[in-house]
Amino acid sequence: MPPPVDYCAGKGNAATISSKDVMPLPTFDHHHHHHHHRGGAHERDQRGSSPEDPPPHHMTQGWLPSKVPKFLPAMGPEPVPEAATMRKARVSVRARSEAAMISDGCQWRKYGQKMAKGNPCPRAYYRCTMAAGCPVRKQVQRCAEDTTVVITTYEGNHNHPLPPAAMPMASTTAAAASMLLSGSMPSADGSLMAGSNFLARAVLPCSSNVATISASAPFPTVTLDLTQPPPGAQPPPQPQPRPDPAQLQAALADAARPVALPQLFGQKLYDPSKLSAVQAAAKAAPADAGDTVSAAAVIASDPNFPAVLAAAIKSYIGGSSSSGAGAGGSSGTVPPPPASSGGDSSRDDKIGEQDS
DNA sequence: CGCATTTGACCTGCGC
DNA sequence: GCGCAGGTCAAATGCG
Repeated sequence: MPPPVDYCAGKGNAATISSKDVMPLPTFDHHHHHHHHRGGAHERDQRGSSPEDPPPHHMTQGWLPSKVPKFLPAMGPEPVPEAATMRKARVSVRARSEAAMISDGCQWRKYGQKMAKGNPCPRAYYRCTMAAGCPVRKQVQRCAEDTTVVITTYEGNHNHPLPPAAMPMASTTAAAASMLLSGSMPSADGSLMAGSNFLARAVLPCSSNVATISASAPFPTVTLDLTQPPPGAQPPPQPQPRPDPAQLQAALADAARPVALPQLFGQKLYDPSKLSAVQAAAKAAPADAGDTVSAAAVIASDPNFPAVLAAAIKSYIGGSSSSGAGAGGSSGTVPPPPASSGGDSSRDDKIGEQDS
């Protein structure tokens, strides 16, 4: 039983959060309040029949904001914004590792485990414990076919400073997620492989890894495949094992370089108008075209995109080996203060958000 | 003694 | 309307 304060969100804050202040997430935050958080909490005491002694505030622990299921009417003075759509961006990283969990420099606490339907391997749920209230969560699961592959899915952005060791992963995921969010809901056309690749390269320009964006569901997901860099070859189901943590770290570090991207994306790369169009299109087309659709497609639809992106890539590839990271770093994980300039700050999320 | 993990129960959303 | 699958909580247990 972790201290109640564990999750800053608890108590008083909850209110704040629900309102929409959420936390000072720098880049893209997943403001989407968790859609369904449990109801178990309050229910729980009931279930437990308060054998012990139900604390006065039954939802103290709720690091989650109010458990408002987004459908519930009323409740807050503030109706759920944007239809509370869960624009959760997820970034999953596939990597070979013998370890149960790849080390990304962060501290995690396991809070649950479940068996997935078609996978003999259980899926574990972790929450970042480096800071109270950090909204970041991750799921770790081994690939059903190749158990040497660990699939780690990150969700959310850290709201606290990260140790250098954690930067690569954090930056990468933040960048990828940011990109996704900026792109807004992907439409369903699979013909954008080209665009997809483009995007992939954007994320991991230095490695031949593959980044796929899938829209199979409520939340868009970017998948970074770091299993191995086989140039121009589909990774066979049983490639050679590569139990090299260092390798992974290196790959991540590499991938992290593009931290500058998110910022670029965050800018007004896309006009709202354009975005609407895209969304409309997306709506028109049922997303059943497969789940590997890509936001890239959407993004690519903007004539300016290629140019901008290309420039960005060049820019950081060219001159950002390390120092660049610092600057970029801010984009991702660091909780930049108030950022006065924030004005525009903009939250890229805002862009994606507008719905109608 | 305190903390992290384990494990079973329950909730929510979605599909049939 | 019912059932399924995914996700989260929280009490209990084990370990350092």
